[in-house]
Amino acid sequence: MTVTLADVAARARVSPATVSRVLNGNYPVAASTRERVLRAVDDLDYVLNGPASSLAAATSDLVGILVNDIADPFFGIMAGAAQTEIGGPGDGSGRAGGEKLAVVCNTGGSPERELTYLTLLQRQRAAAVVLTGGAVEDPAHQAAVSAKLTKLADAGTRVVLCGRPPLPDGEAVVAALAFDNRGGGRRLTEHLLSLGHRRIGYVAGPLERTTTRHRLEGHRDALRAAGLVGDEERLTVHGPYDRRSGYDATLELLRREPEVTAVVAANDTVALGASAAIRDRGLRIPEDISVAGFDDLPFSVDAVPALTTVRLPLFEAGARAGRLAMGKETPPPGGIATIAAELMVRGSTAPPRGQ
Amino acid sequence: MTVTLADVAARARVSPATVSRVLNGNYPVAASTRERVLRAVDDLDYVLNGPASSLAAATSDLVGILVNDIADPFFGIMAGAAQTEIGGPGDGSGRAGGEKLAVVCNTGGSPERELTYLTLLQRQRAAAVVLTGGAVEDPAHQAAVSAKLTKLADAGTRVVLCGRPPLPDGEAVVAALAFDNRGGGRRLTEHLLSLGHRRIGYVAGPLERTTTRHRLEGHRDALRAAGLVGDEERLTVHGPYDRRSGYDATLELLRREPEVTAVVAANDTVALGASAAIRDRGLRIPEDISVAGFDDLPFSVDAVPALTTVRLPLFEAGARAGRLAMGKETPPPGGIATIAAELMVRGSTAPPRGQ
DNA sequence: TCACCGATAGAAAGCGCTTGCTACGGCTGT
DNA sequence: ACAGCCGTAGCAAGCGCTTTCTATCGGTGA
Repeated sequence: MTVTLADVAARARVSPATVSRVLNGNYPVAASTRERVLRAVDDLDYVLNGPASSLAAATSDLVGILVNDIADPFFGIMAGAAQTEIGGPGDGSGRAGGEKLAVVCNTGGSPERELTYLTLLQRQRAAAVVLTGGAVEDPAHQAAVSAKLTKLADAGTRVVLCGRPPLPDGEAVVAALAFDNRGGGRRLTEHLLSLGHRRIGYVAGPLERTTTRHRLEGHRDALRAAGLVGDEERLTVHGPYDRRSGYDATLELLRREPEVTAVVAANDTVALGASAAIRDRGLRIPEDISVAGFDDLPFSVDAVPALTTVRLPLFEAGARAGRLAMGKETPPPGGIATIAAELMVRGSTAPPRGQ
Repeated sequence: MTVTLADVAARARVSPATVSRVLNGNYPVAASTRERVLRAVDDLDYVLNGPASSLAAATSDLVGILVNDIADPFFGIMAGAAQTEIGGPGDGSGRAGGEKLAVVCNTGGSPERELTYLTLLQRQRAAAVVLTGGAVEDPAHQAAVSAKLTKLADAGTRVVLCGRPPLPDGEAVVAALAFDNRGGGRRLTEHLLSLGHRRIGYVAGPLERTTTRHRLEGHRDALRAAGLVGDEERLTVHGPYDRRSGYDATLELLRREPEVTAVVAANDTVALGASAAIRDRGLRIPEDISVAGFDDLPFSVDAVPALTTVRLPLFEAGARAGRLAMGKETPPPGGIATIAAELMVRGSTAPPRGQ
């Protein structure tokens, strides 16, 4: 039915071994022979059998990119950038060589799915795995992931973390690119404080996520440095990283403390929901309440007023992770790099009323 | 080094065949034997060799989802929904059975990459392939894709189109779910016409894309029905589906025709850019110029003013495509279903000045 | 002129798993 | 009590490719 290597060999009047070598280009083959083989491949419309090839060679060209939420541009941008570097199809490399199949796997933020995907990729003997975004902080799960990654690494899979903190024992991992969520969070709140805000609400991400915790810690570091302590818990509401959650949490925040003059959101999407809630309550941004986000997604600059936020170089980080996964770039010293977060001050933040 | 089936068999004191059957659950095995095998699997931390399994069984559990732009929520939402249905990890099905590895492949809108991904998936003997979003209209490329899909289908891969028009000869495909872009585009422009707009600019998507063409055709159908002809070309600017393009194109539009009273954008992201351009020119939305988008992405309702747009049930469509790909749902009659687009009238459109 | 060498090509042994077929008991039915 | 079955388990033949080792052949240097 399907065309096999042997068929091509027969048509080109060479041995299967020779066809394999032409296709892989890792062994000298006379130009004339090569040409004959290539023509046979074309004539027969031959497509390599991936599983057979992977089995025999004990390697595969699969590269997995794990994301928490594929519908969120935060991950889409990183994954897209990584995929570009990994090349996959169309990297101009022609038929031979480093043609990897970069695929993104959506865990939906679920630890079990993350683990299952890792197992599946392990089954496939993936060439590399890139884990993006914050990790769940449950110790059992972290241990399970670490163990899995170690096994993957032992089997020759290159593991890269992007936008995720390094593993406790970073041995298994080629490199970890961590965003400076804490520093970004701190600078954002410092900005608000410097404008004169004292009652700042915080719409945080889900509990038990490193990203959530780090951003929140930065925020509280700034508060503490300004001598504002005691109210943090009351002025913090947790929820998922989505618009709806931002809306609801902000309403809750305004109920708890109507005198709030600024709302910091876990990310830009949440900030959008927060803004909507504020407006629905008949308040103006930034005159009545300032709003700030995190990530600087593409739509944030188009919000009205434009959203003050913390820019994360998602594309650059994703691209770098992709290169690292391909071994095209040397890992940072110690395998760990912290990626700076830049405060973007825009129209959604201003001094509080009466300042 | 790595643990193989034979190792497990030895430890459980059975034959490799029995282990395989326990793992696949497709052959009667005595309960006591099964248990012994399962324990051995656990003890040894055995992970199936995917390539070997795929080779022997001549099938694989890979399901590919092709998207044009993974950073665009339009695709992210569909892909996420499809992935959920395909189950992949964590569908609660336990270890055995229909555990598929759903992966999304980012073509970046490039025909070559699309083809290469298809080939790669063919190599891997993918169980199913879902193509999302508009197709490139180049005849040569369409023929190539058709041929490829036919070959995939012949090899037993289930092919599903989601948000993409059916193939000329739909035989190769399990099902095609097409959005009613034309109808949506028409209704959107009819809405604007009914408000009294007569000079309507159109920021279209890239040329040679089915989505672009269908939406534009709907728009022009409405204009024609209203007797407005002759100015379409001048009032249409093409560009990619991104914010930047919307911004630039709108500036160009305002240059060509300062008297424009409404701008229809190719999609919501473009509409955001268009809005920014309009505001930067010192004009108000919707008082001076109405703006409308397409897709109803999550952020559109939070735009200020909220964006009038055409809602596409992206999640539902993606989920259905996923089910179709898994054979969990019977295809629509003829394998073709048109998915309705619903006009969402919001604050960004209003009667033109002086009406 | 002859042993030797470099450049190519082929033979064949797997890679780890699936599965058709066979083998073996203990039961059932008559 | 014996043929025939059902329920299980094992044997062994591949699946299609890669790769090591071997064979061949036309030069080359002494």
